[in-house]
Amino acid sequence: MNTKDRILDEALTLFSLQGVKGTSVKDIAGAVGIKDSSLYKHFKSKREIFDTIVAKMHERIGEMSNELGMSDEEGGRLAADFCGHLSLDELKKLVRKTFLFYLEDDFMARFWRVANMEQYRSPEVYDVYHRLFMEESIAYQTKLFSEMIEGGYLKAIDPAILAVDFYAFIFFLLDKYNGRPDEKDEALAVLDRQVEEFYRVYHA
Amino acid sequence: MNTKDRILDEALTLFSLQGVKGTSVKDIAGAVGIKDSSLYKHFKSKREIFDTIVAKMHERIGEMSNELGMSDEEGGRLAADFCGHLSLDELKKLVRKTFLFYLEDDFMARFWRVANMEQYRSPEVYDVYHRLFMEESIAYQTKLFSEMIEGGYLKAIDPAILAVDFYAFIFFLLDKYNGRPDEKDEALAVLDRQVEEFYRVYHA
DNA sequence: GTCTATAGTTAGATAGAC
DNA sequence: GTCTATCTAACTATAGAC
Repeated sequence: MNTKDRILDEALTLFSLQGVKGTSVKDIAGAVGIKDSSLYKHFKSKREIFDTIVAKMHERIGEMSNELGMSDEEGGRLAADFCGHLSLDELKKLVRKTFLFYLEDDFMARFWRVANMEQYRSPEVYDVYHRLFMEESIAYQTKLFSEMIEGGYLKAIDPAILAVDFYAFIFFLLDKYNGRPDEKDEALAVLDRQVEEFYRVYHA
Repeated sequence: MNTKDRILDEALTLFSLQGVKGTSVKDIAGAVGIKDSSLYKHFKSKREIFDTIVAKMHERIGEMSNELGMSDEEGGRLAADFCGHLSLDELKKLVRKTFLFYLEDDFMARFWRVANMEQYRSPEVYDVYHRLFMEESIAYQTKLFSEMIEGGYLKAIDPAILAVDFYAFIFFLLDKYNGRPDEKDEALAVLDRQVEEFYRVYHA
C-alpha cells in the first residue's frame, strides 16, 4: 500500500472515530508515520482527502452492486432469476450478504459512520447518504418485490409497503450494530428472525 | 427568554447544522448577539454548553414519556388500558404523536441530528442515542405488544419480533425526514400506510 | 518524498474596564 | 453582564533544504 492510499485509509479511520472537523492533518500524518507537511505532497488540502474518500465510496458501491447483482443493467434479470427459486434460506443468505457488506466491509463500515456524521455539514454527503442508503435501497427492494409478486412468489401486497417494511429493519440493525463487532452474532440472529417472519407472512 | 437559555437555543441550532466541532463559541455568541467573551459569564466552557444541552434532553424525554404515557410507573397500566379499546385509528394516532414529537419538537428534532453526529465522539451521547432511540424504544414496544397479545388484540407472534418490525420503520422514517419540514405530509402518509399494513397483518 | 521552519488564521478562554 | 484587549494553543498550508 503506497503512502497516498495509506493516508486515505488512516484518514477514513480517524474521520469515522472523531469526525472530519475533529481530525487534524497532523493526526492523519501521525497515523501514517510522516510529518503533516509531507502529507501536502500527496494531497493539496484536507478537503481533497475527504473528497477522494467520497469518490472512492462511489466506486466501492458500484463494485458491491455488481457483486450482489444490483446493477442497473442486470438488476431486473437477476431479480427475476432469483424469483425462480425463492426459498427462505436463499432470502436469508442474500440479506446476510448485503448486511455484512455494510457492517464489515473495510471501507463501508467506516464510511457509514462518516456519512452519518457529515451529512448535515456536507450537501454532497447528505445526498449520498439519503439517496444510496435510503431512496435507492427502497427503490431496489420495491422493484425486487414487485417482480416476486408478478412471479407468484410473494403475496400481492403493494411492493412499496413491503420494501419499507423489509429494508427498515435492515437499516435499523445496521445503524445499531455498526462498530460493534463483538455483537455480530446477535445482530445476525435478530436479522434472520426478522427475515423469517417477513417470509412467513408474505411468502405466497 | 433569558440570555443563558438563548445561548443554549442558538448553540443547539448551530450544533445541529454544523456539528459541535464545526461551531465556534464566536458563532454561538454572534447568533445570540453578544461577544464571545461575554458568553463565558454564563458558561465556563463550550463543553459546559454541550453538557447542559444533553442534560436538557434527558429532561425533555422524561416530559415526553409522561405526555405519551410511557413512564415507568404508568407504562404498563396505560398500555393495558389502551389495549382495551385498540382500533386502527387509535394506533395511527399514537404513532403519529410519537413520530411528530421527534420530527417537529423544537428541541428533539435538533437534538436527534446532534446525537447522530456526536455519537461516535462522545460515549455519553452514544449511550443516549442507542439506549433511548434504540434499546428502550424496542423494549417499550415489546412490552406493549406483549400485553396486547395477552389481551387478545394482536396475533400471538413473538412480541420482540413485532417490536423490531414496528419500530424499525418509524426509526427509518424519522432519520429520513428529519430536517425536511416540506415533506412532512409525505412522511405521515408513508407512516400511516406502514401502520395500516402492520395492523392488517397482526390484528387479531 | 521527507524533513524543519514558519506564516497566517482561528480557536477556546481570561483579565479588567465600565 | 457586556465590552475591548489579549493570551495561548492548535490548525491549515507553504517554502525551501536535503
